[in-house]
Parts: sequence; C-alpha cells; structure tokens
Amino acid sequence: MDKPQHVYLQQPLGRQLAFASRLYVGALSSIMQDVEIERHCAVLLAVHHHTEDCNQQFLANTLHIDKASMVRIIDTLSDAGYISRSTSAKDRRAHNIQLTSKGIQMLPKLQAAIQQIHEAAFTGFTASEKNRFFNALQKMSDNLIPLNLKEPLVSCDQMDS
Amino acid sequence: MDKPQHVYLQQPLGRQLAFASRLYVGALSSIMQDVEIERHCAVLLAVHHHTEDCNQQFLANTLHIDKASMVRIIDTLSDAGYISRSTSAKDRRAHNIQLTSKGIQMLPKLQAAIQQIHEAAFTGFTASEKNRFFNALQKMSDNLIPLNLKEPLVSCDQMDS
DNA sequence: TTATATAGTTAGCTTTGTAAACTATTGTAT
DNA sequence: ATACAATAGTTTACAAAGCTAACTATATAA
Repeated sequence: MDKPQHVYLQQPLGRQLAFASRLYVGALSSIMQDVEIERHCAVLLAVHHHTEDCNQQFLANTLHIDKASMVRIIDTLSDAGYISRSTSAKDRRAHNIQLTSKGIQMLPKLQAAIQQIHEAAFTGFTASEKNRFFNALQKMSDNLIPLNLKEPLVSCDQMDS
Repeated sequence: MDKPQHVYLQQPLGRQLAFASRLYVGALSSIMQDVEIERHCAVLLAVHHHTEDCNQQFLANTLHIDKASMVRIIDTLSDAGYISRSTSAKDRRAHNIQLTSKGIQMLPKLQAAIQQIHEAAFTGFTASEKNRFFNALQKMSDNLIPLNLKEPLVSCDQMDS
C-alpha cells in the first residue's frame, strides 16, 4: 500500500513538479484550443481579482514571474485584445492593467476550463486531501525560498584565503 | 486555520507547481555550486539506480524528458566526464548509459545535497504528511495525463459540418 | 523480402527564465 | 532646491527546455 519512496524517488521531486506543471498547462491548452492565450490564464485571473493598483510589478511578484517576462506577457495579452495598460494616477511610472470587454467576456470560459481541470486533477481526493495538498505545496515552496541564494553560501570553515 | 483556497487561488496551481520546481532546482544549484552539472541530477540518479538496460529512451520515459532533450543532456554529462555511452549487446540501436568513476565519485555529494534540500523543504512536515504529499502529487499528475490530448477533443454536440 | 516500428541523432522553432543596461519617475537626504 | 538612490517599465541578449520533423541504423513482423 505504501511504496518506499524515501529511499529512491523514481522521479526526483524537482522533475515531478515540473512535469505536473506541464501537464496542467497542457490540459488547459487542450480544453481551450480556440483561445490563443490560454497560457497566460494566471495573469488574466489575477487582473480580474485584483482590480486596484494592478500594475505589472504587482503581477510579477504575485505570480513569481520576472518583470521582463511580464512585459512580454502583457504585450501578448494586450495585442490579443484581452487587457489594456493605463498609466497610474498615483505613480506615473506604473502601468495599471485592466481587462477589456473582450477579456471579461472570455473569463467564464477560462474559469470553466480551470474548474474542469481541477475536478479531473483531484478525482479521488477528498476535500481535505485537496486542501492539505495545496497547503503542503505552499509550505514546501516557502521552505525552499531561503535556499535560493545568489551569494556563494560560504561556510565558516571554508574561509581561509 | 483553513483559507478559502477554492474560490480564487492567488497562485493558480500550474504556476505554483512551476515555481516550486524552480525553487528546487535553484536550491540544488546553490548547494552544489562547484559541480557544474547539478541540473541533471535526476538523470545521474536514474543511471545509478537502474544499471540494467539503462538506455536513453528508458531515461526519457522515466523522467518525462523527450528524447531530443535527452541527447543534449547525455552529451553534456558525457562531455563533463560523469557518464559514458556504450552500444547495447541486446539491441545495437540502443546506447546503454553508465556512470564513470568520476560520476560515481560525485554521487555522495549529490545525494547529500538532495537530502539537505528535502530536509529543508519538508521542515514542519510529519513523515506521513510528507508521504501524503508525494502520493497526492503523483496521483494528481496521473489524473492530468488523460487531459493532455493532441487531438481536437471534439464533443459530440459540436460535430455538425 | 518488404514494410513497419524503434533508438538515437540532428536541426529548427518557441517559450521561459535571467541578467544587464536604459528611461522615466519617485522618494530621500542634504 | 539639488543630488542621489530606488523603483516601474522597457529592451536586448542569452541559455535552457520542450516540441516537431526528418534522418540513420537497427530490429521486428507480415
């Protein structure tokens, strides 16, 4: 019933996570074939749910996408007519992002697709199992953040130059 | 205690998984700075644990890496001197992959790094929580695979040409 | 023998993450 | 007010990864 997964993981965690992420995006693509920008659903949903001061830096921080990539995404979504930029009144450096009417119109379809994926993904899960999974994923990510250092991480006993 | 995560996930699942995967690889890079090929630890471990008939297609299937990418990875690891190719006696199309002595020598370091990351990642988890997380991730991935179809996925009520 | 499938390779394309340099603006310290 | 530093956004360039297609050499099945 329980496999010996600590000894040797056939799929190391890093790869398993990457694979799951690819499966999720792939599923979204399969379902929303007629919508060309389904890849950026996270941004669309974030814009929808955070109407106040929703600038590119906020989106980048929230979704863990760097700001250069965010420019590309916003350009794509803007060119496709789903969102628009407008200079913030509070801070003229910032560009507030809004959904256009076209963006608002496609939201239900996107939400339905996501719900469909979640129902499929968590088939066989109880509600609390699903909850625990989300919480565990979040906690694990938070635990890993401090290990991502740019600096050499020199331990004391190595400093002898 | 339990947040309303179904309503709107601040981080949609696909992005959360991608982010976690990046954190994992980033942590490995931080810890193994002197080893230049830490990115391919999954392949090295798989080669180590599957000595019999470990060819590139097997590795590709096991780790969910396409075979073209696998060629690149094997080239890199081979150029760096960690593994070697040899034609299989059973099937002369196949290349069996083995660790070189250099590859074997660096294994303990890699395993220690991975253990360190796992200890950090699952700080605050009980053993069973950790187990449940792995099982849930696996189950969720398996559930998503059928949704990844190349074919148009035409529902019956759409077919009327 | 012929046709088909498979393992590996190569090449080309796209997406994504990352870094660096740059602008326009904002905030702060003097 | 002036000078300096920080921030939001943009552009450019590069590297890694996934994907596809075409190709070779072998293997298998008809």
